[in-house]
Amino acid sequence: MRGDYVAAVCAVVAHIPPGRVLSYGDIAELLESGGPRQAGAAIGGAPAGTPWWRVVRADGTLPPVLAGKALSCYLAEGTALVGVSGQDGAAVRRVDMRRARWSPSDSELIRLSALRREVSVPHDEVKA
DNA sequence: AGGATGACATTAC
DNA sequence: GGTAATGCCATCC
Repeated sequence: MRGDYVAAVCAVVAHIPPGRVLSYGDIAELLESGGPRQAGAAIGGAPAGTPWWRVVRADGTLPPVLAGKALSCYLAEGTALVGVSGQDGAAVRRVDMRRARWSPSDSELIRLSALRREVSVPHDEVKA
Protein backbone atom coordinates (compact mmCIF):
# COMPACT_ATOMS: atom_id res chain seq x y z
CA MET A 1 0.00 0.00 0.00
CA ARG A 2 1.78 3.14 1.07
CA GLY A 3 1.02 5.67 -1.65
CA ASP A 4 -2.25 4.02 -2.59
CA TYR A 5 -3.49 4.30 0.94
CA VAL A 6 -2.63 7.98 1.01
CA ALA A 7 -4.44 8.46 -2.29
CA ALA A 8 -7.49 6.63 -0.97
CA VAL A 9 -7.62 8.70 2.20
CA CYS A 10 -7.11 11.84 0.17
CA ALA A 11 -10.02 10.89 -2.07
CA VAL A 12 -12.29 10.17 0.87
CA VAL A 13 -11.41 13.48 2.47
CA ALA A 14 -12.00 15.23 -0.84
CA HIS A 15 -15.48 13.75 -0.93
CA ILE A 16 -16.38 15.16 2.45
CA PRO A 17 -18.94 17.94 1.86
CA PRO A 18 -18.17 21.44 3.19
CA GLY A 19 -19.20 22.07 6.76
CA ARG A 20 -18.74 18.42 7.57
CA VAL A 21 -15.86 16.57 9.19
CA LEU A 22 -14.72 13.02 9.76
CA SER A 23 -12.59 11.42 12.41
CA TYR A 24 -9.42 9.51 11.60
CA GLY A 25 -11.00 6.38 12.95
CA ASP A 26 -13.93 6.88 10.60
CA ILE A 27 -11.59 7.18 7.63
CA ALA A 28 -9.85 3.96 8.58
CA GLU A 29 -13.23 2.42 9.16
CA LEU A 30 -14.57 3.48 5.76
CA LEU A 31 -11.44 2.32 4.02
CA GLU A 32 -11.64 -0.83 6.08
CA SER A 33 -7.92 -0.73 6.31
CA GLY A 34 -5.42 -0.21 9.09
CA GLY A 35 -6.21 1.94 12.07
CA PRO A 36 -6.68 5.61 12.95
CA ARG A 37 -2.96 6.22 13.22
CA GLN A 38 -2.35 5.12 9.69
CA ALA A 39 -5.16 7.34 8.48
CA GLY A 40 -3.62 10.32 10.22
CA ALA A 41 -0.21 9.54 8.79
CA ALA A 42 -1.74 9.24 5.32
CA ILE A 43 -3.49 12.58 5.62
CA GLY A 44 -0.28 14.06 6.93
CA GLY A 45 1.41 12.87 3.75
CA ALA A 46 -1.45 13.97 1.53
CA PRO A 47 -0.54 16.48 -1.20
CA ALA A 48 -1.53 20.13 -1.11
CA GLY A 49 -5.13 20.91 -2.01
CA THR A 50 -6.34 18.23 0.34
CA PRO A 51 -8.93 19.57 2.81
CA TRP A 52 -7.15 17.86 5.70
CA TRP A 53 -8.90 20.28 8.08
CA ARG A 54 -12.11 18.35 7.42
CA VAL A 55 -10.53 15.44 9.21
CA VAL A 56 -10.26 15.78 12.97
CA ARG A 57 -9.85 13.57 15.99
CA ALA A 58 -12.71 11.77 17.68
CA ASP A 59 -12.93 14.63 20.18
CA GLY A 60 -13.24 17.14 17.38
CA THR A 61 -9.93 18.64 18.43
CA LEU A 62 -6.79 18.99 16.37
CA PRO A 63 -3.08 19.58 17.07
CA PRO A 64 -2.41 23.19 18.16
CA VAL A 65 -0.37 23.90 15.08
CA LEU A 66 -3.19 22.97 12.72
CA ALA A 67 -5.94 24.27 14.96
CA GLY A 68 -5.30 27.81 13.74
CA LYS A 69 -5.49 27.07 10.02
CA ALA A 70 -8.29 24.60 10.51
CA LEU A 71 -10.24 27.18 12.47
CA SER A 72 -10.08 29.63 9.58
CA CYS A 73 -11.32 26.94 7.24
CA TYR A 74 -14.14 26.04 9.60
CA LEU A 75 -15.26 29.63 9.79
CA ALA A 76 -15.13 29.85 6.01
CA GLU A 77 -16.97 26.57 5.53
CA GLY A 78 -19.45 27.25 8.28
CA THR A 79 -18.57 24.07 10.11
CA ALA A 80 -20.44 23.47 13.36
CA LEU A 81 -18.22 24.55 16.20
CA VAL A 82 -18.66 24.41 19.93
CA GLY A 83 -17.45 27.26 22.11
CA VAL A 84 -15.58 26.50 25.27
CA SER A 85 -17.44 26.91 28.51
CA GLY A 86 -16.34 30.12 30.03
CA GLN A 87 -12.55 29.90 30.11
CA ASP A 88 -10.79 33.16 29.32
CA GLY A 89 -10.96 33.27 25.54
CA ALA A 90 -8.84 30.18 25.24
CA ALA A 91 -10.39 29.92 21.79
CA VAL A 92 -10.71 26.17 22.05
CA ARG A 93 -13.51 26.30 19.54
CA ARG A 94 -13.38 22.69 18.56
CA VAL A 95 -15.50 21.05 15.91
CA ASP A 96 -18.82 19.75 17.10
CA MET A 97 -18.59 16.11 16.13
CA ARG A 98 -22.13 15.74 17.33
CA ARG A 99 -23.45 17.61 14.30
CA ALA A 100 -20.49 18.17 12.01
CA ARG A 101 -19.84 14.47 11.66
CA TRP A 102 -20.36 13.56 8.02
CA SER A 103 -22.69 10.66 7.27
CA PRO A 104 -21.79 9.16 3.91
CA SER A 105 -24.87 8.70 1.72
CA ASP A 106 -25.63 5.40 0.07
CA SER A 107 -24.26 6.69 -3.21
CA GLU A 108 -21.18 7.90 -1.41
CA LEU A 109 -20.83 4.55 0.30
CA ILE A 110 -20.80 2.87 -3.09
CA ARG A 111 -18.07 5.17 -4.23
CA LEU A 112 -16.14 4.62 -1.03
CA SER A 113 -16.41 0.87 -1.34
CA ALA A 114 -15.07 1.12 -4.88
CA LEU A 115 -12.33 3.34 -3.60
CA ARG A 116 -11.28 1.00 -0.85
CA ARG A 117 -11.33 -1.82 -3.35
CA GLU A 118 -8.71 0.07 -5.25
CA VAL A 119 -6.58 0.01 -2.14
CA SER A 120 -7.45 -3.57 -1.41
CA VAL A 121 -6.29 -4.62 -4.85
CA PRO A 122 -3.09 -6.57 -4.32
CA HIS A 123 -1.50 -5.03 -7.40
CA ASP A 124 2.03 -6.16 -8.11
CA GLU A 125 4.22 -4.19 -5.84
CA VAL A 126 5.06 -6.23 -2.77
CA LYS A 127 6.88 -8.91 -4.62
CA ALA A 128 9.92 -7.97 -6.56
C1' DA B 1 13.69 -10.09 13.53
C1' DG B 2 12.89 -6.76 17.16
C1' DG B 3 11.80 -2.26 19.06
C1' DA B 4 10.15 2.45 18.85
C1' DT B 5 7.05 6.06 16.82
C1' DG B 6 2.77 8.39 15.32
C1' DA B 7 -2.23 14.62 12.46
C1' DC B 8 -5.55 8.22 17.08
C1' DA B 9 -9.41 5.72 19.93
C1' DT B 10 -11.39 3.99 23.99
C1' DT B 11 -11.94 3.06 28.84
C1' DA B 12 -11.19 4.37 33.60
C1' DC B 13 -10.81 7.77 37.38
C1' DG C 1 -17.66 16.54 31.37
C1' DG C 2 -12.54 16.59 31.31
C1' DT C 3 -8.01 14.57 32.05
C1' DA C 4 -4.92 10.41 32.38
C1' DA C 5 -3.37 5.85 31.07
C1' DT C 6 -3.49 1.76 27.83
C1' DG C 7 -4.22 -0.51 23.45
C1' DC C 8 -4.34 -0.93 18.09
C1' DC C 9 -2.38 -0.98 13.28
C1' DA C 10 1.14 -0.17 10.14
C1' DT C 11 5.48 1.82 8.91
C1' DC C 12 10.38 3.22 9.92
C1' DC C 13 14.96 2.53 12.27
